[in-house]
Amino acid sequence: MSEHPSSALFSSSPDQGESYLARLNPEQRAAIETTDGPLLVLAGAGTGKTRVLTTRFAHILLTERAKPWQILAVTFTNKAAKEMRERVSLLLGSPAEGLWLGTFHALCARMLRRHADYVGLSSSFTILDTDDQLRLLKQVMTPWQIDTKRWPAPGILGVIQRWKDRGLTPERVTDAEDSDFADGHVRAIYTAYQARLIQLNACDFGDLMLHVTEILRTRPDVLAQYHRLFRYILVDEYQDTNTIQYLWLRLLALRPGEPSNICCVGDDDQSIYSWRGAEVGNILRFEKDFPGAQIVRLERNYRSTRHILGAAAGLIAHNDERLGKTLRSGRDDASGEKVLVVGVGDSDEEARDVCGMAQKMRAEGHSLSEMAILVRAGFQTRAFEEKLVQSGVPYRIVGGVRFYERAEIRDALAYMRVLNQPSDDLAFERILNTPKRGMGPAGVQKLHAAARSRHIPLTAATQALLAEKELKGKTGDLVRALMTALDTTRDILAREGHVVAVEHLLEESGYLAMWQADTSPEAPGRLENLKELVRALADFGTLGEFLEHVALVMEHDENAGDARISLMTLHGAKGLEFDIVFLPGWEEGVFPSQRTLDEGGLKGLEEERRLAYVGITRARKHALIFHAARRRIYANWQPSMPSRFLEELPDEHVIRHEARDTLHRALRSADSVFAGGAPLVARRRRDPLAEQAASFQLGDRVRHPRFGEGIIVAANHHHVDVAFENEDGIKHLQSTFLEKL
DNA sequence: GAGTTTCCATTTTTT
DNA sequence: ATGGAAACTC
Repeated sequence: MSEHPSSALFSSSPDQGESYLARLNPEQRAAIETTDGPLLVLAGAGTGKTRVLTTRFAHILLTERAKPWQILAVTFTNKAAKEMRERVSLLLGSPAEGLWLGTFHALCARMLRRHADYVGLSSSFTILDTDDQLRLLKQVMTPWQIDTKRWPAPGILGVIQRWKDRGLTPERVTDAEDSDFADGHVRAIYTAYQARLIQLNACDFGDLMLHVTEILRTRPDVLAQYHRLFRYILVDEYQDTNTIQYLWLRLLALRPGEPSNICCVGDDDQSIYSWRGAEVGNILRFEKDFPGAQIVRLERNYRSTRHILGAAAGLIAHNDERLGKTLRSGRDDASGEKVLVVGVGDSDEEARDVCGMAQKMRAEGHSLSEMAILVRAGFQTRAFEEKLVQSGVPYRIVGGVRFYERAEIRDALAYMRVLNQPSDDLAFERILNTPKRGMGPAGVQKLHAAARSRHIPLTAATQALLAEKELKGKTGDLVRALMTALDTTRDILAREGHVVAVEHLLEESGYLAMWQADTSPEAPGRLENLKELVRALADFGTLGEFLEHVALVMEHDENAGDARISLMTLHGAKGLEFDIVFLPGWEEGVFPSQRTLDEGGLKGLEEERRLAYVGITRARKHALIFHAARRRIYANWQPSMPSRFLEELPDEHVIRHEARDTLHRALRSADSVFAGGAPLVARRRRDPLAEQAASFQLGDRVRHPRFGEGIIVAANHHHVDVAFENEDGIKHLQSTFLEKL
């Protein structure tokens, strides 16, 4: 970015004025300068997609084709939206404000607040999280007496969401569609669920898209208004769009008598979200959908070495349904290491070797922040975590339980929601008995009944029942205390602002006391999280703004700082890149996943292969693939076969170490682990761990890379117990990571 | 209404 | 193995 001094952008001289285009290759330039008419940019991994997107945005503005608010720019994640905003600001040399730039959902929320009345909502509608959705659905579906063993509520919610993804309002669901699930009652449940949402003045995520699309479909005046407004549309990750997103884009893009200036950027080879409604078909059909569309292919990769690209290309070539695109190295010097494929005995060895190699690489001068372990499924992370902790390698898990999804955060948010909007029944229901106030399911039922018969929200019903002495005794006192706390907090909110008010409410309601009294080991962390939440609150002007942000941006920057190796799923790694990427678990059944194969057949296999392609292309310098002969799944060991994807990697780009002996020799030697090629000697292996452990004795002083110095207090053949000077309690460790003093 | 026990499933995830 | 949710008891 620094290569473009922003001052040049505002020069009137044509030469200088186009300096932001100077360092682009011809395809990138074409993608940016083809401003009018539909354009599909097929951007392979690492071909400068984000740069093209942001430069195109700036180009449209700088050539005065449109004002900032006349461009609609859509991304999938908040992270992508944020990055785009920052980079556009940088190109323009001033903060990019007043733009229609955001995620599909954030943009739809903004539109829906303007036209909420067309679908029976008021513009202050609440956006529900998954928790609320599920609780609401469970309430709504009771009359149907669904066998929740066979058809669990999350499954039904999934069906409804999938319908919403496809733009199907309840009326549009056909009989045939409905009959597949829960004895054909889902459409009826869906209808009731939607009605209840409207009653609550609430939306789920799907509704944001569905309602707005419905408005655009049925209100020509509203549609025309947006047609006049948006002259240019930019879409990121087009291969991930689902049907409703496609319909929404199409409605906005197809302007009568005007060109469709829609530019979609995507990569069909990186489509990995079909299981949640994404339609690869959208990108494959682009030319048909938007007549006169031009296509630009970005195939010059500036990220990875020649071998990494070769391996990835060889793999993805096995897919049939492709638009066709070949990644070429954009660099002349690109030689680099071959992709390393390592076969190990079992999943424990795999974790140990990955960990050991990460340490070796670190010793060779690579930062941990430039390394990642990418797994197929979440359950694989545990083994790696264990080994990383034992060996003292700092790591971070990406995509675990996120900040705003933690129980204590959701509770606190529910308190804020009730404060913000007393009619938010779902939030009220959540806080009513948290902490315990003697309100169980029966009590809640009573409140619901009262609220329904009087057509008032739950909070009002509660007040009424308290006044009428219908709620009394200990329960009544506790509930009254909650209502009083809410009332006094409203005064404080008006006088002293939202931060003080929220602090007061959490204190007075007894919510903080609940965690303070909690003796479980997580309690202090939860209190810490609550503090962090209050801190974040201060960044917003009002409670309402904060809640809107939280509903749409379910992420929160936490301790980014220091160098750690990243541990995440392949899905989570999309869009990221690292110098060194470890890819464990390449075994039949794990990767490709058996379940995907069973459910998705050949299409499923192709998606898994794309996932593998995404994994390999995350690596800039080194890609290391592992497979184990046995894997521990839950309790027991299961034999596993190498993944078919391994055979699909072209030999000229790969080194294969099919036994761990050579690998260990390489790990210990000063040579790079990639030097390889040493002939394997199949010799009976002694147990090196047992040998090492035996050399430790009770009372020995030892040093651990993470925990420091300590004394051995117990030892058996594989593990030792150590009391460290600077750590509480006794640590049970594998002796491999200890150094005898 | 709350605490205890048993049973069950267990890919991928954003908004 | 493990955690989460439904079922069961006090």
